Amino acid sequence: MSTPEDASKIYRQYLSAVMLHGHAGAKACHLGATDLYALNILELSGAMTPGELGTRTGLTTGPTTRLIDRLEAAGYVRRAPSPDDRRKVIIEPIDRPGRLDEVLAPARRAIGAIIGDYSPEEREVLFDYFVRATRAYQDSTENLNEPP
Amino acid sequence: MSTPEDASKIYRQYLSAVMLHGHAGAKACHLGATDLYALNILELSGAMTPGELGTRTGLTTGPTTRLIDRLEAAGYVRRAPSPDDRRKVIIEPIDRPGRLDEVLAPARRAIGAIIGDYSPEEREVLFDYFVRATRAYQDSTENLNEPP
DNA sequence: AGATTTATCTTCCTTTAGGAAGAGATTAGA
DNA sequence: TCTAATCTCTTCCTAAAGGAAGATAAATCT
Repeated sequence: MSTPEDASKIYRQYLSAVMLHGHAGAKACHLGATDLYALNILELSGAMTPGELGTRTGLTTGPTTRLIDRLEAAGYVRRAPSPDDRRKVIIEPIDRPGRLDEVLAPARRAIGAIIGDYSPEEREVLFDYFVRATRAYQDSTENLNEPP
Repeated sequence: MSTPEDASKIYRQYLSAVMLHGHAGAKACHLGATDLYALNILELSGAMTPGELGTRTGLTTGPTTRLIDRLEAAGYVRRAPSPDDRRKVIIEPIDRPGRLDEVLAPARRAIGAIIGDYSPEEREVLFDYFVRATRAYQDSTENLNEPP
């Protein structure tokens, strides 16, 4: 990992591995692509209304309702009434969604072990990177979603 | 990032941000979920036959052929004849697929800038992690795909 | 209060992706 | 050599997801 091309390749393969694992996990739970997408949005941004979720996923209202139906039936989210506006509904992700959590657990354990191998100072570096990369990816994603 | 729960949450959000960005990029290129999945497989494992790609994606032969048709039409892969077996075809990813690369470029630049901010020693830690995490995710993905 | 806007949901229709079965070509094996 | 197995592709059918339009209920504004 000396030349920039090596670094780029390593990073691209790392991203591919992350994506493939996510897809494989979703498939193992019989979750469609959009369902996984929505769950990631909820993981990242917390509870929100169907309207907002529809906007973020790029779906119209009809499919959004059924997306939420699927997630609710599978036990990943819950519909709660909004306290301040009775037209609204709040989609709350459920803390530890059994099936998906179970499927992703082995990878989490493996990554936990890897991270645990580093010194506290090195872990600081890693988590600093995680936080900053999260923001960078969020910003880039917003820019991708705006244009259309 | 002091308690383990914080660390776990940071990491989960990081993963979600990565996944969301991948999905958004694919959507911006009008790529379906399976298409993105297949491209990630090719990125990670290099050229392979339709049969192997079908196995890896979990598709039967019919849909696999059309998956490759879509990717080829969009300019992401190329069909090459196999030199040793004339029944076989080799699906080669195209080095720099224009559209997708262009869409992902802003994020790559942002991440490159973040990584460039660290000291060489810190970068060593990051890339060591990337390499090890890649293997861990690959292994976990294989285990997820085997059972069924 | 009445009209307008907002938010979710329902229904119907279209599109697309995936499975099943089989054809054509090539290789491997008896 | 002739049969069986392998690999890709084609065709037809089914199923699932998304768009469009409208219904219902509640909030907002005059």
